[in-house]
Amino acid sequence: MPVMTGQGPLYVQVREMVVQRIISGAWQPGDLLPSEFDLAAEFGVSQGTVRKALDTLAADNLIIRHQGRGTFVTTHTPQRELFHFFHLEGQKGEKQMPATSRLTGVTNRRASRIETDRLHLPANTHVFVINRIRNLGGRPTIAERIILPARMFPELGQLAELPNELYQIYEEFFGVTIHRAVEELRAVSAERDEARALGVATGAPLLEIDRLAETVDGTPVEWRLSRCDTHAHHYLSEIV
Amino acid sequence: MPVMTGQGPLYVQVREMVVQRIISGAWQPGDLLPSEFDLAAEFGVSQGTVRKALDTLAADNLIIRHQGRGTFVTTHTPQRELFHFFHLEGQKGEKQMPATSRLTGVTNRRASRIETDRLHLPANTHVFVINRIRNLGGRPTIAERIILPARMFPELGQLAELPNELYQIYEEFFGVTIHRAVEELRAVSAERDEARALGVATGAPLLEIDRLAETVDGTPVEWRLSRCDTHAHHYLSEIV
DNA sequence: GAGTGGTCTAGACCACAGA
DNA sequence: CTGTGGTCTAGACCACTCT
Repeated sequence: MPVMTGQGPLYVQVREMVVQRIISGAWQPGDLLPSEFDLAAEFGVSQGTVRKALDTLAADNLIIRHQGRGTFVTTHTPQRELFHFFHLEGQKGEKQMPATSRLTGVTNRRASRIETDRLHLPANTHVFVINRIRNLGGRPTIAERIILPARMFPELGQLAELPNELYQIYEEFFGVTIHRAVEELRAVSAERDEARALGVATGAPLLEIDRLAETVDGTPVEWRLSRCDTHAHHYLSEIV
Repeated sequence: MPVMTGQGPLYVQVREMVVQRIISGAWQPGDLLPSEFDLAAEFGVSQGTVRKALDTLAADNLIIRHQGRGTFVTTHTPQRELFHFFHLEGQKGEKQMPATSRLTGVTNRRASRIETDRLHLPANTHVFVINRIRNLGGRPTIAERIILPARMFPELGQLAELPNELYQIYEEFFGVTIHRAVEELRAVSAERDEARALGVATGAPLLEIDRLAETVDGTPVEWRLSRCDTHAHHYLSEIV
């Protein structure tokens, strides 16, 4: 008698069981999963079926497999965030490290209408607002505003320091794992304040990146608006 | 005695045999491949090994599989080009069809230094230059310049009409199949001519998309510079 | 050496398309 | 009905990691 009783292919059902355990936190980022053989026994399917399920999860960056070591839930590292989630690079394709950032303010206030819309929050919710200037290649290049639901990031304001790459912080301190993001790009004119901060003329063209990032279960958790000086950098998009 | 004598996993060797046949033109876009069983017999491997090879090719959009019908070499359709290679969309995520374009010039001239660099051409090669204005939602939105090596596109100038989506033309008339592309995005200021053509003020911010497109074997064949009015549209980038 | 994922095989049955 | 790709199984061996 099979353990899986759902609909559709077995490997999809296995995949969804694994996803549920990751979402629920039973298996947390960095955790070692049971071996294919053990999972097969637990789910009552063959090892090949478990393998196919895990292969699709690895393709979606939910897990990472190491021959001889095992299968692990993906964790956010600064490297992964830089290479996977950060698409600005220099003219020769180099990603400058270390990039620094200057915090210009972290506030906790009532969310605006557009913020509750974008983050699917009820009205009158509170949000954290992070404003910062990010440096690339030693020069201020990105003026960034980040909106986070206060409920999901308790005591964010009490963190002493915020690194350039935030997703590891979300994961480690708040148990929020960013899984995917959608970015909308536009060309805009620099406002006076951001122009001054970036060292360009007011009205100069900036690349605006409007990013909405969500967790594995599809909940939007971060709205990030970045305005970038693209004189010495560009946004890279590979179409394969 | 195995037929495959190369290095590495068998399924990778099978994959590369198939890729070679597609590059060589032995299997052309739209062609039906032999069945998994036939390929397995020909290569002297099991059907499962062929399947794994074909699965990776399908993941890379080189082939497309239809249960009950067979496996086909991918072809360019306007739909595929629109959804896979064209990332501009309206504010609510809609891709307006039909989009039209107004040709402002097709010329054949000696390539500039930067053009030979980008397209890996020898000095003093000739290129076709296509200039056009593309309309989205009824308004001129993109000023585009396309550079093509004249040698690979003989008699391009004698085509009566050019559609909005060009990659099907490249494939059908010139046997050139675009497989992947790299886009670099920047914010720039509109020059006087393009500003007039797009109906914006000179100096208005435009999104510049610098695309280099290549064939399956990695040869760059098209350099495309698009400058887009992003008042009513944005470039969509999904990070998964 | 023990345990892991990676490859490969052979065979079974299912779902779908088309003659 | 035949042939195709899609799923699933059971078992073998290889490559790698760690103890």
